[in-house]
Amino acid sequence: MTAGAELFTLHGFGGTRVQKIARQARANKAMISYYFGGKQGLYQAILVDTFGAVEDRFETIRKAQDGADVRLRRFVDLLASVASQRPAFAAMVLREVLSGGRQIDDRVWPLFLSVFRLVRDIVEQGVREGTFRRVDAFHTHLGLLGSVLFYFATVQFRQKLAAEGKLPVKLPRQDQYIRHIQDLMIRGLARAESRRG
Amino acid sequence: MTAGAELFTLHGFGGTRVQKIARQARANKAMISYYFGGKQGLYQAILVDTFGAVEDRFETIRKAQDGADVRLRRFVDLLASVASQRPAFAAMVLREVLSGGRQIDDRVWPLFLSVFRLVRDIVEQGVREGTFRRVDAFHTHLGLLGSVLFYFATVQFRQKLAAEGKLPVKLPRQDQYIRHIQDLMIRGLARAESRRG
DNA sequence: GTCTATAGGCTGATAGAC
DNA sequence: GTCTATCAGCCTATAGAC
Repeated sequence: MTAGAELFTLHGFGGTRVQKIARQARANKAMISYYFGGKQGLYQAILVDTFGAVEDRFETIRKAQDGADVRLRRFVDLLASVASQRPAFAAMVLREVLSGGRQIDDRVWPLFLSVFRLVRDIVEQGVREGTFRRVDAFHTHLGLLGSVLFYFATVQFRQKLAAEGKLPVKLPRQDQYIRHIQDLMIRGLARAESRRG
Repeated sequence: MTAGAELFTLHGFGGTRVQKIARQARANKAMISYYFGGKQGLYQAILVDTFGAVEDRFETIRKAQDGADVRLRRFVDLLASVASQRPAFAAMVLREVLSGGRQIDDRVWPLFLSVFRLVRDIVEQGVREGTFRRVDAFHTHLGLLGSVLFYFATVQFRQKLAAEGKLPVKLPRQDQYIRHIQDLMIRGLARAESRRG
């Protein structure tokens, strides 16, 4: 399944050959049909497995009695943690939404929703507490996810460019990028009165 | 070429059938080989055409004698304008970087670079002027492009969800989202002293 | 320039031996 | 459960008629 995730990530569903997945997994082509019910079955199994990894970890953020800004930081940390532990995560989300979510069924869709709900809850909490401006939660959600997913989905691309000497700057470090996004969001969402120096 | 852009956007290179492009363009399959040199030739022609549309419009921003914040707003407007006029733009950029930029040749790569350079120039100008914090230009570039491209690449997905009644909120309006990102960036990058109420 | 017909290769799936 | 052999279908590219 790891092999499949890697190849689907890089070549997309249509561009990936079952033969190659089997070879890379040191398994037999026929076994993929046997265990997953064919190429599509495998793809969806990977989707469910990859996305399922996030859901569980939300509870920690929901339960903790933190301010909205701390919660937001934790959410970004969590997203980054999942995305860096599972290289396929960001790319699979993007590939799916680009394709109109054709393969997103009822096992996967609830996760998309719960990510949005968490962001919305954080934004609404921040507004209630007076630390955030009255921003739109969906706008905030889209902007935040875009920044984070784009970063992780393009890691390979940047590494390739760097290896070819085409990148005019140093490769960004993940922790520094995540910190940048967190600061940008907290400051960007902050109400004027509550801003620090 | 419009038909190709649309289908490549939605299904990716490997998932798109030349036959379908031909049918949708009311043309003949053989003509695609004749004019573009096959499927890959067509794909690259679309890539060059799509990306070329941005480069020209940068000059306006470069020439104008504006402050960094105004320049940043204009840059986001320009990106949004290109992306909404060419529905394939955001999706093709994302699909390419997801695939490790395999089809990005010397006709296309300079554009990627010049987008980054413009963002970097704006950030450095803001720091010089004292309106921006000392943020990393590459971080800023990645975060900004991620937010904007993600929004445009997911328009279809959201429309489909909305049509199925699965979206728990109203569809975001493009101008409002862009405004949100602009405000978020300007405020998020601003130095403490220069912030307004 | 345009189209039809076809070649030639590859793909995903599976029957059936072990 | 695992693997080999094979099939039927599909895909891109192109030769060649008009």
